[in-house]
Amino acid sequence: MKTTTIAGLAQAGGVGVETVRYYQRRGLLAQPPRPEGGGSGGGVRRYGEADVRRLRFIRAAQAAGFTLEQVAELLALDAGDDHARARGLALERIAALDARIAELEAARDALQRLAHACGETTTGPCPILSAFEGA
Amino acid sequence: MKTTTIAGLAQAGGVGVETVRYYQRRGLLAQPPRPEGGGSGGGVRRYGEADVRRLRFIRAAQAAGFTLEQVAELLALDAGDDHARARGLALERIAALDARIAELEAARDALQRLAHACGETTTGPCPILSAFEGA
DNA sequence: ATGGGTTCCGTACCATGGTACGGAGTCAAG
DNA sequence: CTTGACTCCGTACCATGGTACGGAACCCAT
Repeated sequence: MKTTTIAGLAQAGGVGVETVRYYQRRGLLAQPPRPEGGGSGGGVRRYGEADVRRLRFIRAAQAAGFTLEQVAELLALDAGDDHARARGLALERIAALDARIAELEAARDALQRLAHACGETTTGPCPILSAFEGA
Repeated sequence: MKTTTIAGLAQAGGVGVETVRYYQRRGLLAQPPRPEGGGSGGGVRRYGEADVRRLRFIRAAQAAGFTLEQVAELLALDAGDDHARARGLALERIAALDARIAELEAARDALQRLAHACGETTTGPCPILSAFEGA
């Protein structure tokens, strides 16, 4: 079982070390125990595959528009078996996602019109403001 | 020419009064002059159709993912005639939008899988974490 | 002309999601 | 066995996009 230090974990998750530490503070990632060294302080924490998967999940869920607080709930749910709650959160987010996707597509179209109008009319100002009329 | 006060403008734009004032501070919306009353202070500022259109544009551009700083640039561009710059910003944003839309659609599919899995397996925990595998 | 709801304005505060700093401890290589 | 990179930890700071507060001035209706 290959383990890494915090830098390896961060890299595997595509985030910075400080971000990993931030997630730990938020309770999204666990802090593995520091190996007992007997002396003052203790050793360096090590992370495994499970931590990497969890970190990647956090990023994916975030990309799906969940806040970190919601991600925390999802992770808690993953350990339990409250299917109804999990399903509810998922369906809720799907609806929000569908709305957001539609919004972004409308914006995309408006921008396409703007880019087109800019290319056509070579004199005077582009009516940028009007590109979003009715959007 | 019907004009309104700040509350009417805010309502027309679907935002709060404080938000309008915030946009003014950011330079996105102009502050019409206060009518000279001769006394100390002056009267109440009035807003017209143009202000409403501008405010709506700000919201639309924001929905398209532009930051307020970028919105400010767009508005400045609208007054000038730097078509290349305007077109550039639009195309840039379209690309970002396309990427984001794809991302949201992937997330949507992952959530759909999650919701489905939760509905099927009635015993034990849902593998929420795995719903985003490979996403 | 007086009261209640707005407006005006500066300034302060908030949530979210990080990012930076600094000193002490630890670890691996030379 | 020292040197340099990395870790640990608390605490402070940052950007974005607002939201709230509070006193003075203002406007409209009664």
